[in-house]
Amino acid sequence: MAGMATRTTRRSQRRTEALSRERIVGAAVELLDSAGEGGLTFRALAERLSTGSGAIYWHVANKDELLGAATDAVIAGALPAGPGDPAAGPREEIRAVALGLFVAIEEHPWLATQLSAQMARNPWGPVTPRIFERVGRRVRALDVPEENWFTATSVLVHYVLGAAGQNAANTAGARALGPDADRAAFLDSVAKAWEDLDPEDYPLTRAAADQIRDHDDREQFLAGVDLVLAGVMTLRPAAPPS
Amino acid sequence: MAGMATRTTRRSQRRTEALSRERIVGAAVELLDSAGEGGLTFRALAERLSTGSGAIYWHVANKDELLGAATDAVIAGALPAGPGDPAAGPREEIRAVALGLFVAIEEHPWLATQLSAQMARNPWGPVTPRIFERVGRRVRALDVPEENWFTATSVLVHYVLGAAGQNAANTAGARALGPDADRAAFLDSVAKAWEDLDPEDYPLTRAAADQIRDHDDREQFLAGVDLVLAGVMTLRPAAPPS
DNA sequence: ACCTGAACACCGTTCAAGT
DNA sequence: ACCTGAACACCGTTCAAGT
Repeated sequence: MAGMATRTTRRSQRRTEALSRERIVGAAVELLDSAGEGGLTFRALAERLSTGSGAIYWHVANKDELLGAATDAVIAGALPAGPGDPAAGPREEIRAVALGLFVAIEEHPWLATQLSAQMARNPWGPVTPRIFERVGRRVRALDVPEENWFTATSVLVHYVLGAAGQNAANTAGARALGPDADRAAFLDSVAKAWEDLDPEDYPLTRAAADQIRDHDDREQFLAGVDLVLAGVMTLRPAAPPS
Repeated sequence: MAGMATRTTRRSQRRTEALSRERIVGAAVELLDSAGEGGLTFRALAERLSTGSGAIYWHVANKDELLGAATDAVIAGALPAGPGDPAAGPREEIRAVALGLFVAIEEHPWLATQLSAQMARNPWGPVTPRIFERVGRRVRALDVPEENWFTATSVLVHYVLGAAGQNAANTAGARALGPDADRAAFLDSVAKAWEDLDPEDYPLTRAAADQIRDHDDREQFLAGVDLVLAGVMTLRPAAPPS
């Protein structure tokens, strides 16, 4: 019965430290990062916090609320408050915010699903306004007519979340291929599958297979952001000075 | 053995009819439509097909594959093959494809999550090429330089899926508010929550609350598509003739 | 007030056994 | 070849009982 342990993976911060919503959310983020969406379990969480699974319910209503709190905690850290860099123009600021979300999702792949879920079924929660405000303010600075703010911001946010999620999935897919496989190997396997499609039905996808093989992910991502920004600029009332 | 039945809610097509992958996928779609993502269960599916839950595994590897097959079946129906309407220009065709996806997701809200999941973690499956090809071909017809096809198509698809998912979630949210509540009531509750935000931190979100209240969903959606298209047009090599 | 941990009502998946 | 249905190893959530 004597635990022969002292494991190096300290799994209980300190069993005397009181449980709190904050500690629970922190442990949930760690679990999501290390074990993925399927790894977050009340039992695993309780073990990591060296408590009973029922105890968590004293601080958190249910798993949905826990996921929402974890999502908001990470986003709040990734999109800090404040007016950003005043030297950069709004376009550069938008690119920076977009890239910030891209990187956050790369570091926490579970964010992609959760952010979409939060914005979709819980738009009154803290996550949606946080992202909307951050992006929308910069869109306004672009001199877009007021009735177009919402459309422009929606397009930007949906694209950013979708593309960043795609990128994170590519990383995850590469890891799943094997520990030695890298991102290029994964994209290559996708390209091969596309090249095997029926030439009759999928000429364009076959032609695009090559492009997917060697592309820089961030560059591609930012090219998409620039495309949206180019569309946004066409909404401005008058021709801008050069 | 004489069934006294002939139930009006025919829940077993005919118990003598052999099980098949096609029947299973069809029943899965019905279950997803009527009971949502949480309603698709091997036990519920087995009951509906009047068979044992284990039998399903003879035709389908696991739940992921079943969800993928259900998603592909619906998308194949919503985006029929063929070159579309040759009379319309590529911009009109892109709007039509986008609206087709929008409507399909409105009718099958579980599609929003599943499409993103399929494109992200299963890009070699049938769903991704189907959508990509349909949209990409029209983008090419816009005379976009070849190296921009992928970016332009990605932006369009990510926006369409994100916005359509948001729309479907609004419909679902309204239903959840109560059987008598409509979409306007739901959006109003979101707007109210946004108006209660801290004016210091969320000036723009508060200002946008009003816009969310009375907006036509399809019109808003198509405005976003047009914004992306405007951005895509800027990629064309030369100034087009009027 | 906060925590424990057994118990409940579910899951997806497997597999010996049937036909 | 195809189907049955009990069994296994999980889940999220509840709740009497403890401190």
